[in-house]
Amino acid sequence: MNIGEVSRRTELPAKTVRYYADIGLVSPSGRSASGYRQYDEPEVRKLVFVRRARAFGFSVDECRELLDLYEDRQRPSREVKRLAQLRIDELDEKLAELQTLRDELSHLVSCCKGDDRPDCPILEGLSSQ
Amino acid sequence: MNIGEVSRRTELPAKTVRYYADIGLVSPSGRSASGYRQYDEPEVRKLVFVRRARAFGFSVDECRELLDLYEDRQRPSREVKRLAQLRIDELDEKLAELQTLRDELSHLVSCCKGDDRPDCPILEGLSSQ
DNA sequence: ATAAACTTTCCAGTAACAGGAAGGTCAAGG
DNA sequence: CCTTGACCTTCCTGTTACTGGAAAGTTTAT
Repeated sequence: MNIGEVSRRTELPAKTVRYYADIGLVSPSGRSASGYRQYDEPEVRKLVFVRRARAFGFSVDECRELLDLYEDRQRPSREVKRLAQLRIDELDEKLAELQTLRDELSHLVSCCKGDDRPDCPILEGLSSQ
Repeated sequence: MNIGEVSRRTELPAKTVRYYADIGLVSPSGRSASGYRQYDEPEVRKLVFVRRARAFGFSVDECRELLDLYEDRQRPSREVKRLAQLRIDELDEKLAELQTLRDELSHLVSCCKGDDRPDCPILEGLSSQ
């Protein structure tokens, strides 16, 4: 399978598939006589796996780890659960942080008349306190 | 004022102050005979303003825009409010997205026993559907 | 034979800095 | 006067995860 077909099937840009090959995340099964990357089913499955994991916010390095676990038919599910729980904790932290930001900014916005006048509590809020 | 003093007063790393000077966000008021960057009060205020705006998630380019408004004593507060509202909308989108991710991942985690066995709903959830 | 579609490698750019090297400057102490 | 240490300079590289584009080779279809 050439990279274009892989791209269509995994819904990943060919550029990205090439990039994943470069960094050794998912390597092609081989090369054609003329140097074209050749992929088979297992690679397609791994690429889809990576795309999904990335969409869940796992970093490429975390994907590498997950991929190793995915490949290892003997691994205890505990390890996977641990990684996933770490991700959730990170997400919770990020969510709390963004929520605070949102509320503070929203408060500033609600204090601002938003008219032709120059006085603006938003700018004041950003420059003082 | 030398850059070290500015760094202490703005709570920004000297590296960052230098960077902001390089990209023309906040330039020093001048240079000493020996080439040291010299800053005065207005620059310190602008740098603090930028630090706060960055902490609110405004990009450096948005900070540039806000700084222009901050500088312009005549600007209508409407424009500032518009920018801030845009930021809030972005934050809301991001929050919703992260919340969805968190819930889906959390669902997968709750389905996984997390023991010594290899079967793991998390990996299955990531590779299929 | 040629054109279109596909592929290759390589280089640069993104955002917002951080780390570090090599070297100049300044104030204080001996 | 000299040295030490703190401070400053510029320049270069690396970070994350790609994306865009150029120049050139390959394959397929007409």
